[in-house]
Amino acid sequence: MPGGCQDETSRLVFGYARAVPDPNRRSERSRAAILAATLDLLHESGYADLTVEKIAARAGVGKQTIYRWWSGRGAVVLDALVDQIGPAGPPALPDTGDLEADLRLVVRAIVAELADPRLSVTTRALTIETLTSETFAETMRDRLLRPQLDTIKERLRGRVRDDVDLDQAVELLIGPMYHRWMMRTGPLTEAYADGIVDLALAALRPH
Amino acid sequence: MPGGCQDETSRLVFGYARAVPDPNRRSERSRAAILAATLDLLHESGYADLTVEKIAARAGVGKQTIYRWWSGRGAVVLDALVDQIGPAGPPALPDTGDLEADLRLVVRAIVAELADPRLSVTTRALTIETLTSETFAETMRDRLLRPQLDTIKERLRGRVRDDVDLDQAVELLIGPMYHRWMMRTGPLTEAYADGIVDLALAALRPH
Amino acid sequence: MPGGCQDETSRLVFGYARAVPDPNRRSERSRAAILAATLDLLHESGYADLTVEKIAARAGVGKQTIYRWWSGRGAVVLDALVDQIGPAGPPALPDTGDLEADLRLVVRAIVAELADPRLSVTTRALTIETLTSETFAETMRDRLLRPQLDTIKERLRGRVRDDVDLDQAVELLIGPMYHRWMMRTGPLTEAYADGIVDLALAALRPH
Amino acid sequence: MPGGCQDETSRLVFGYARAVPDPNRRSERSRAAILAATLDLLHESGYADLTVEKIAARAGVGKQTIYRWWSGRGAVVLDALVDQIGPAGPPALPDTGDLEADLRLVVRAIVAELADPRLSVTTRALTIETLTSETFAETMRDRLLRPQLDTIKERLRGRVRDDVDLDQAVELLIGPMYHRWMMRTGPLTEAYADGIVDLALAALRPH
DNA sequence: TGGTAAGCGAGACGGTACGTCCAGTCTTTGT
DNA sequence: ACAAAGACTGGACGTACCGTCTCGCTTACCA
Repeated sequence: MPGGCQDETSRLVFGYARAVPDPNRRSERSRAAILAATLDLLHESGYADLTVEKIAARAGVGKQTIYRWWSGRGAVVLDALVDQIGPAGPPALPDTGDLEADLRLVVRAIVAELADPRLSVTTRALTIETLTSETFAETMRDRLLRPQLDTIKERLRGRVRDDVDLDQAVELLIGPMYHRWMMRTGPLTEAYADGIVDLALAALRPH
Repeated sequence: MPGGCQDETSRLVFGYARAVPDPNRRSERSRAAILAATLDLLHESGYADLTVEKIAARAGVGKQTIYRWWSGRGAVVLDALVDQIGPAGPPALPDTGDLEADLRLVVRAIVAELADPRLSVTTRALTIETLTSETFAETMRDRLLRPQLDTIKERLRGRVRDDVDLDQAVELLIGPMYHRWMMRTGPLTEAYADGIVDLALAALRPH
Repeated sequence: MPGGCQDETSRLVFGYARAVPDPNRRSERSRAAILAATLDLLHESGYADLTVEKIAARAGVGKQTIYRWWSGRGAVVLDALVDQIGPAGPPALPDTGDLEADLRLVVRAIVAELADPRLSVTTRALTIETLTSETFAETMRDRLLRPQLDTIKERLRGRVRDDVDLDQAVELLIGPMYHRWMMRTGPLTEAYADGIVDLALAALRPH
Repeated sequence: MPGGCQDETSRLVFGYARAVPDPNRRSERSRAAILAATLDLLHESGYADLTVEKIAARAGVGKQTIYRWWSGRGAVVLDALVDQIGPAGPPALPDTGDLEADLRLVVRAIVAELADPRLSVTTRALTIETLTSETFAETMRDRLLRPQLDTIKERLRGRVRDDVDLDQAVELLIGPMYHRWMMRTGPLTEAYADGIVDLALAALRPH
């Protein structure tokens, strides 16, 4: 970025310069311990019992170190999840040319994750936080959800009836699963996943 | 109930007495004040700021009166909502014979409710509680959600492809809306509602 | 007190009525446990290590119960001391007719108390608090110090040169001891106590 | 010091190295800034609000620079005071030959200092620290108090009844003032100072 | 119709967690 | 090697609520 020197230490030129901690001095050891402790506690006793104080104690860290880098437990859980799935993001959606087979794969994967209490506990936590805080909802949506939805959206592009809105199409696929998961209105099985794919494709397929 | 003498006020089981409050003596005045205060506070500052203590103070009621009749703030919000929409339940789904028109009506109504911050704040609260407590989730599902879904389910029965599972069909209609609402992935408008109905019917209609 | 009805629950008629806890409902058990724990901790590790949190933990009491009835650790220590010496106040100064003998008695008693680390730790704590907080200083002075000084003052009245200010006379007797105690400028012994009495009487005695 | 080579920067004793900072390399600029900031803050908001962190921030200095050269805020205040009154120590007690006049001068000066909130705030801080820490008390006594008391002591030597202990004599003069100042038992005025001198001399004067 | 027992308001209680501040140590980056 | 800067662990602060409890008061039911 030639000529575009961005001063890292004070980003606000106008307005009040909130003292922002220097990320270069951040302790990687503490960061990792906090995220690990968070996942541990989440698996042991769920989000309702997860407190900043317990995270700090389990991680062997001062509370301030958490508050220095995160705004609250929700933000920590989000980072813990992002850290867990790795910087590469979610596994890429394969493109075999067979749309139905590909979708079956992703939908099954999502259903499996939601059905597994150990895996879905983070999703549950993040959903609660999303419903609680508007600003968190936006972070969550942009950092985690949008990329995932966009992948599916691109896969659908050009292969569905050209009068459908792709965002609606993706939600047609995704929404029912999350609804069933949250509301516990029925079992989350592979058969269910396949049923959703069938229905969605019936709605979306050209002809 | 011949032979089965069930004392309402104290169920003695093997010597342990769990005192159950007598609903006949319940103060209707307090009940109403609590539910009204709950909705007020919910509208003023949201579920995260809603506490049993504030409800009691606003309602001019002792905390114990709340804990006597409800298990926590979630249960109070649920009752407040039920009380608000009236004992008759949600407005009956009309049956004009035109399935598409009828569905358009319900779906539009739901979208409108979710889009209105004043109305959706209770739904938001109940969803959070649903994600937090398994037992609450079941109460919520059975008392509030199931009747609503069943209404739609019955309307669909016999008018859709006979190889589709009706529960899945209902969720195909409902799930996308809730997903968009929770995750703030797009606008909740009438056009969106109609789009969902179109897609769902394309998936479900015979042929 | 005829006609002078004093409402106990709200003492402020003008200005803001600070919610004052109801002393009738106060738990005597907790009060006693707090004061005992305070003295214990004070003897174990001194005032610098005394924290409200530790008092609460040791007393098996919530922190709020301390903050409800006291303004801070200083106030608790003051009450602990008052509670310890009993509602009767300090032991009455005997009046044998022999001024010198009587004074020798009190001054020796005070010196002995200051010389004993176990007894003087409370005095030390209260003195620190007195130097720290102006309002505490006034409470301390009026509740604890003034009565003690006045006792001596009354004993001196009429028996000393009639041109001396009695307040100064008392301080002439008391001040040197406290100075030596605080500043550790010399030993606090009976001989010292007697020396002080001799000097003071030499200054005060008629002729 | 033949044979006793003492390395100033690191005293190695049986393998344990306790790094001692080299006073030659000490930054005079930082030292002065720290002492000035300390007095500023003390005057602004008192000793209870004085923290090492605030001193460092105000002085534009790292916290470590304070901890390197002082043991805590008490030691800094002590140095600040010593620095303020200058290396020459307190103004010398004049010797006019008239003992009463000379004493009146010192006692009035001390009373004036204690009565002035701006001046006495440091004395207050040092007294608190003296009561808090035994080792500080000794430093304080030897560095600040003893010289002052000894000056008076020497002035009294040979001019008072020869059966009185001079240390007690000095404290008879000094103690009452400090007591009144700390306990706020009365006004600190010139008249009071003179009264103390009168009483003390009545006790001490030969015959 | 007076006694008893419930619900009620009020709010103190033992606790847990909050988010902030500071102590005192450690580490990084100049200079 | 000292200094500035400031992140770190740890601990206490004073506050807010939790869910339980106890206190008088009012109110309904029963004897």
